[in-house]
Amino acid sequence: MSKATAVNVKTPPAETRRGLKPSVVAYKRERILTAASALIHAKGYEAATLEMVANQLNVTKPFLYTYFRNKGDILSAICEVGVTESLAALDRVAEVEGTSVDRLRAALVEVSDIIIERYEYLVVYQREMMNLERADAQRLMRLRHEFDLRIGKLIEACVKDGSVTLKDAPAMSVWIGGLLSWITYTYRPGGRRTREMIIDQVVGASMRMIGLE
Amino acid sequence: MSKATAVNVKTPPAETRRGLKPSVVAYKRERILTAASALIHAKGYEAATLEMVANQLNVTKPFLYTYFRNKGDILSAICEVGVTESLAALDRVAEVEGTSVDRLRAALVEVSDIIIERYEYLVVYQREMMNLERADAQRLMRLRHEFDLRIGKLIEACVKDGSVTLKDAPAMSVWIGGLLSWITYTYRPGGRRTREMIIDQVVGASMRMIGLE
DNA sequence: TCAAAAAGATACTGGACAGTAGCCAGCCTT
DNA sequence: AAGGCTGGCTACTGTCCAGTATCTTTTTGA
Repeated sequence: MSKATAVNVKTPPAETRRGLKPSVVAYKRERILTAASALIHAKGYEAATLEMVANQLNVTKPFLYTYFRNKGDILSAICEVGVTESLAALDRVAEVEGTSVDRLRAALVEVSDIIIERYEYLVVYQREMMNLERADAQRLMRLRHEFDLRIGKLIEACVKDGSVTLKDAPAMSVWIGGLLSWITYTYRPGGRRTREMIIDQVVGASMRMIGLE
Repeated sequence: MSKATAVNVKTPPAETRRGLKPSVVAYKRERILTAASALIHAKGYEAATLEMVANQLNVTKPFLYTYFRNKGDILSAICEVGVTESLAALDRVAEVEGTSVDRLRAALVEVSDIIIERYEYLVVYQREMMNLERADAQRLMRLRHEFDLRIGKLIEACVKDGSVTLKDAPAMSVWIGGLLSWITYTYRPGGRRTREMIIDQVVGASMRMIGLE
């Protein structure tokens, strides 16, 4: 998986006759989000001022306001990244050939990878979601719920074809979500535990939790 | 386990010849912490003002300053509750008769119960720890680390007497910690999932994770 | 019963920060 | 080369809140 330096919240739009403009705007938004999430991750949402974000980018505060409506809008954009990318990964995984267990494992690996890649975004999401406007928060909650449901579906498929016999295994999807979220507490870039170790441990633990392996 | 309405950060000191005073002070501190944690839980640390806390108790802001040095001191006291009580529970569990597996299970049940009981305190701890002074944060981190180590020890005992064969099972203590922390996301007072269901699920999931049951 | 001390309230300060009004520069167009 | 338009900056406002200086009331003890 790529070590992205900028956020691909949306894939850059194809260049139209309008020139580079749309993609330049998208790029600037990405740079702002990257700086903001690093700062919010380090200092917390309230303590991280927009002036600090601006300084880090060598621009000024009003500059930010031309790309985002207000501070909450920036937070909202940051929070969306993780869930959105994870749902996209589940879409990809649905196409994978093999057994239902293969698909479940592939899903866990993919999502773990995204969580580690988008480390700071995910921490901010977990910690600061409550600072969002009600509407944004609810949209995020729905996406999150959708995610749990789809993990549940993958488990159910394993139950249906007899790979998993644990009763009430789909209810474990919530706890798998917990394990996945916990990655942000165990992973430190450049820390003792490497990316591979962590993914191995999470996937292994999840599978055993629902009675596999 | 009792439905405590006030926080027993410390057990009330035995009445000395000094009368009720010391325990009255302790009681006031508890009431402040209860109100503050509820508010911080609902609104977040920065958004929860001391004036709101004071209003909730029908007192004034300077009143709070006679029982705590400053806002950070209140947060620090709140954050300590969960870890401190959990470590105390582990002390109690160490005395339990039975196999090493019995002791591990007892520990998980006890701690889960504390987490549910001290629900709001735990959420605040997880979310707002970063707002603490460096010294307080480090003290908390050490306590937390101590907790992980002691869960690790309990698992190790199960490995030693052959109850657990999973290789590197003690490394799973971190993930068990994750599962326990996740309780705060799955439990809602009066929600669909009851206290008993959640404890069953967490303990079961933890045991399977290290290859038991 | 009364003075001293403890407990708490009123009312203020100082600083920080989100958000905005209005100015300026450089680039594209004709 | 002139004029407008886009993108960005300087400088400001209004609000909010942690923390405190000082005055008032209640309790305590002799």
